[in-house]
Amino acid sequence: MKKITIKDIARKLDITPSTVSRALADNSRISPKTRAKVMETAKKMGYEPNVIAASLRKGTSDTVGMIVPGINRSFFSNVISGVEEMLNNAGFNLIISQSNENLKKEKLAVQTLMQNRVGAVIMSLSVQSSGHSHIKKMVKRGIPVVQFDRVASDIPGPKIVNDNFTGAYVSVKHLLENGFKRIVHFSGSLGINVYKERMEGYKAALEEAGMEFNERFVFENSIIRETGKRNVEIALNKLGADAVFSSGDFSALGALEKLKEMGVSVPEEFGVSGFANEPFAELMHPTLTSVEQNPREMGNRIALAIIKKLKGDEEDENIVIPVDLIIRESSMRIKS
Amino acid sequence: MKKITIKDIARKLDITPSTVSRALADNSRISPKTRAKVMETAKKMGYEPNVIAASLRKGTSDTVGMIVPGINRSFFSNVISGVEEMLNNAGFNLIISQSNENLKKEKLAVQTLMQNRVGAVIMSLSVQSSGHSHIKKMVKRGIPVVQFDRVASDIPGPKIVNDNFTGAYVSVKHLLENGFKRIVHFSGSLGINVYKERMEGYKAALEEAGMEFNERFVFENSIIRETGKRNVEIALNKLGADAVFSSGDFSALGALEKLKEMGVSVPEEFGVSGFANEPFAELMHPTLTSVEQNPREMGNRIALAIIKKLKGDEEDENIVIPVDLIIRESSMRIKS
DNA sequence: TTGTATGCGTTATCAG
DNA sequence: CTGATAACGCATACAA
Repeated sequence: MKKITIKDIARKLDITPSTVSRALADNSRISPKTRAKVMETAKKMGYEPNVIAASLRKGTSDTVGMIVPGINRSFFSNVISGVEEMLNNAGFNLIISQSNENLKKEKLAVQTLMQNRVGAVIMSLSVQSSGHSHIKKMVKRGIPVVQFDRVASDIPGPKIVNDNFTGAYVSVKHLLENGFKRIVHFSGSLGINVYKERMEGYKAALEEAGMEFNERFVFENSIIRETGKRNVEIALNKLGADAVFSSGDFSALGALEKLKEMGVSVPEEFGVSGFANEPFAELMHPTLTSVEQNPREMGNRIALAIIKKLKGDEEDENIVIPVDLIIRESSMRIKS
Repeated sequence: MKKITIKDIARKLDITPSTVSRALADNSRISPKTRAKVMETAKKMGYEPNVIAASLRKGTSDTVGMIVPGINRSFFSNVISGVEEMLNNAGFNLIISQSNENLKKEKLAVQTLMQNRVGAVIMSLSVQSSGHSHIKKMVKRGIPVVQFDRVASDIPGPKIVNDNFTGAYVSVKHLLENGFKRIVHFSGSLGINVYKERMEGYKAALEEAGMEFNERFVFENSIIRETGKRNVEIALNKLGADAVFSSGDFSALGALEKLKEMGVSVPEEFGVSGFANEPFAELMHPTLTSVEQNPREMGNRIALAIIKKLKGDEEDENIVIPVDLIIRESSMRIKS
């Protein structure tokens, strides 16, 4: 089972490899007749292009690399599916890497992708990501870099993000409307755009309602289950809080668990609202109010942006994907 | 920012590219002195190997491809993490593709990986997978193929699977011990090894208890949420069942939801047990008994098998990863 | 519209 | 131990 190359099919047709190459590439000026002939015998002989050789020659490829913090989060795995769907249809391939929120692994992933001459890179920054010199390196090499969700403004290129501000604003407003008055906020690192924006949405909703914004009510780096547990207790006992708007579902989950353990009833005595609409949000007891980020749509838009870039478009799109507040039991005191 | 190559470093050291290549490759007979010198200036000049060129020359690469049905399932995403962890440490890269349980996409993924000259492939078959000619093609090309979870015995190569039989057997035995007497089984396609084995475990546990195995109690192709809902109602109303052992957590979830809707109390009136130990299993109400497949360990073992193969080992390992029954509320009538 | 020649960066073979 | 040379398969600048 020998691999057959353009040479083989050239020999068979008694033409040169260049002609075959051009016929296969379609775009060049080539007589329709020979093109047809080439196509036909290529198929007949079972020709499969050697993309490696093409990459070496062209210095780039039709493969797109994607780096995400972790594929085990519903948001990211759905974004990936959205990207893949669109990219495959357009004839590009996708290869996926995880950074595990770790700068070292992120750098390694970048290096690997560059070494494999991907045509473009899609990425969402890891928590630890800083400096971004490894990413700027790609940009300098001329590799289109499309950022999504967690983005850095000092890196050029298209950016696709959620409307985090509004998601937070609407969430907090909803809590206020349900009579919660002392709402704390569980945030991620405020150095990251998404958490900063959600914090600002939180702040805006409070101020609009004539309530003062208290820095002590913001728990930074509190987006995992454990911190949710720990901090909801502090919020309740030390700050007299009666609700939490969390920037992530996992810390909201932790909060719910701790509250149950403490015998505090939700939503009667304490309101909880999360972000990301993880699958478990609707399965818990009580069910968890959360913000749906429409990751699949985001994935599609990312893919479109990448494709435009790969086609040489200079413009850098900045796309904002709307979010939807999904109201469930954990925050709903007023039945409508 | 020009890419520097082995030629550049050869020129600088006034030696030939071949020597540089050998020094970098380490293994050949080369004087320690020149090796050290090459290594040093390579680092100093910021040399990064062009793996594409190497792949073209060698016809293979240090990149491993992995095809899974879907990354949004806890089991698969954890297996991936386990593989990645080990593979990265050994200096290999991993690229991931999803088949979405679709034969066409599976074939496309195989083609893409072959075109990209991956050194080896890890895969778990999609539900639709049949014939396997696309996979055998890889084997014929000399690409090591390691299968896991859903495997086909007609494809040679190492196979890493769970002890599905025991997982099922222990689950059903546990249900019996808790006084459930009419246990139905939600299965996937019985053409797939994992579901077949689990069915046999179910059967064995029943027979051991002196109960007859009834084919009507097995619901094939019932592993998604919707079928779980539909079939639990049938099981209850038409078959007088009092428990279900499901081959997947999603149909167990559907069953729990439907039972709640119908006002049937779990586990008092009906027992439910799942498979895979999805994250939501411990979050539901009642919490769901399930089988932990230890996917991370499985991933590690897969990686080790691949590495052995890549090093030219001829032996085909068949590894069975043990499972653990996680007993939770949905099946526990007898408190211990 | 087609052919000719060259090179992408690396490694393997053969000599020395 | 090191050097020279060729080749992996393809795409393109240039010539015809």
